[in-house]
Order: sequence, then C-alpha cells, then structure tokens
Amino acid sequence: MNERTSEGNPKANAQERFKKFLGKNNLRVTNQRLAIFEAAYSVKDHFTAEDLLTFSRKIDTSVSRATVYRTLPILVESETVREVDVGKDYKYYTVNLHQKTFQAQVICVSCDKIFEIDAPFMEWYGKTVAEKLGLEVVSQRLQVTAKADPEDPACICQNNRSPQEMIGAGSHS
Amino acid sequence: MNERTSEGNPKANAQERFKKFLGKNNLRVTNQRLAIFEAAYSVKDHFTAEDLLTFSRKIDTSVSRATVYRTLPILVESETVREVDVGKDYKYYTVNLHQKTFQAQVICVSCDKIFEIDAPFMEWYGKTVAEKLGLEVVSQRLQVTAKADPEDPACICQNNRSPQEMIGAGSHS
DNA sequence: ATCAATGCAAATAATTTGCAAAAAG
DNA sequence: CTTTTTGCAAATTATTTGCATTGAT
Repeated sequence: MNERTSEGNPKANAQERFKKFLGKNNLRVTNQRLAIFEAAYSVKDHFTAEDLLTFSRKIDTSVSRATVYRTLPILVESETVREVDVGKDYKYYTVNLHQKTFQAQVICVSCDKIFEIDAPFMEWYGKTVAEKLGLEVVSQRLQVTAKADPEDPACICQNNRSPQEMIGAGSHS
Repeated sequence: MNERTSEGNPKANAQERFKKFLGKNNLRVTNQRLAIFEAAYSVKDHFTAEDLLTFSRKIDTSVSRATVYRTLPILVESETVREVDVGKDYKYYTVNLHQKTFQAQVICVSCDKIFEIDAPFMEWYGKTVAEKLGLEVVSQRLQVTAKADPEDPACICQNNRSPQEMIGAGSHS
C-alpha cells in the first residue's frame, strides 16, 4: 500500500483535498492558509483555535488570529479537520484522517484529555432513531464525560496506551 | 390528577427538591428564585437563559438577568432542571422530570426543535466504554443533528406526535 | 489589473462579576 | 443584626466583522 504518490500518506492526502477544495471554490492558496494547514497537521492531539494560532505563527509569523478563525471553516468543509465541541466555551479541532467509522469522544475531567474511540454501532443507532422520526441524519456525536478513579493506576490517564487498544476495537460480539 | 401531596406531581416534587437543596446549602429562598423556578416549570419545551428571564419577569418583574444566570446552576445542581448543550453559542435547559432512562437529543435543523428520546442502551454503552478505559462516567450525551426530508409529511416536524410514540419505546427485541 | 485575503482593531453576544443597596434568616 | 442575594453596569472571552492594504491569479 505504500505508493510514491499521496496514497497511504494521510497528511499529503489531506493537503491535496484541501487544495482541491480551495480551487473548486475560487479560494486562493495563500501562505497563511498553508501554514495553518501545516500547523494543524503538526499537532498529534486536539487543539483550539488559539493553539492553532500559536503553532501557525511558528511556521509563518504573519498569521493573524482573524485568519485562523477564517480558515478553520475551510479546513472543516474540506474535511481535513474535524470540529469537536465538548461543551466548553471554546471549540476543539482535530485532524481528520478520514476514518470510515463514527468517532465518539471520551472527555476525562481528571486529566483534561479527549479520547476518540470508534463507535460504529452508534452511527447505526442514531440513524435508526432519526429515520423513525422521519428525519435524515446530518451529524451525530456521542460524548462521555468521565473521571479517573484516583486509586486506579491502570486508567488511560496514567498508562500511555491507546484507547483503541484498551477497548479491544472490532471485538463487538 | 390533582393530588394534594407531591406524590405523582412532578412539579411539586421538583419544587420540594429545589427548596431542600437551598436549605441544605444555606441558600436563601427568595422571591426571585421561586419565580425563576416557577417560570422554568411553566415552559413545556427547551428554553434559553434569555427565555427564562422573560418568563420569570412575568411572575416577578424584579428578576434580573444576573439572577437568572446565578440561579440556573442551582436549578441544575438540585436536579430540577437539565442543561442541554447542542453546540450553539448559548445553552438550552429543560425541566428534569427525573426519568431514570438516559436521554438523547435529536436536533432538527429544519424546524429548529429539540426532541428528547429515551436511549437506555446508550447509557450502558458509554459506561462500558469508560470502564474499559479505567474511567468512571460523569455524564454523557448522544446528540443527533438531523434534517427533515421536505417531501416527507410524516416527519416529526409536521405531525404532532411525540418522539416516544414514533420510536416505539421499549420495543427493543 | 482584478478581486480575494490579510491584519488590525473594534464589534458581538452570551455569560460573569464587583459593588452598594435590599432582603432573608 | 448578620450574611446572603439582588440589580445594575461594567468586565470577560471566544469569535466575527469592517476596512484599508496586500497579494494571488
């Protein structure tokens, strides 16, 4: 699966999607937009608009807060970044690696991290409910706010394991 | 349906819970707080802080916006009102009739209404996921954003049926 | 050249807060 | 009387916007 083209390279792939989106919508490829894209893809985790501003400026000092805010919707619409609203008064974002499976968020109030987990069943569930109401799903989110048991050293806040690994993805009965 | 005790009377029941909570926390029973409680329970549906201000003022003209905002957390903590954050830049609230079952929200972007539906399975699902991560659930939400098929007159936006009725609650195989 | 995109600073809008006056216990 | 609560107006904070200038095509 390793090709010399962007196939199999999530970031290059996303960048292509981003540029294609810009072209298709008569939006211009500017240094700032590229820097912001680059910055987003340099973050491993979830980030805020303010984070993105900081990281973007390390790549291109001219990037302004306004441009970050104006670029974020473009990143979201081009499906290179996903918006993750956990109910705080600011939004989180994370790169979109184009998984097929529906993602749920587990927000740990103890360590303040957000874990993304595959929840394909949820997608089916939401769709079923919507259909019964005669509606069509636009988007859905399952959000679990949780806290660490301070006595439990095996919790995901302490160990450095991936959520997928701990949950045993794919092994739904 | 008119009982003289609070048994079976959700509103009286909630008011008792509210007052008990105030007492327990050395908070005073003021006219404004009672008016705000009363206003919340006069709304059938979801309401915003601003809505609540408007309704409260019909009961007690002296209620101020600040007091509404200061009272809302008390209503939430006393479990007489539930906070429903659908990702807009303001929050919704709804009276808490103390259902045992976990509630999911279906937000219709076409008619701009929020439907609450029983989703007991979801509660189990979230708990299971959290446990596998070594965490303890604090709260969870399943949110389905949906739109009406404009051709479909049978959708819940058009007919006046209850979500529960349309979904056929309880009939999970 | 043309028109979109930028940075800046000011505007928004929901919610929060400081403070002196009013009310509850 | 003592302490909490109130209304008011000003503060806060994430995000948005107007505008003159810069930059992509």
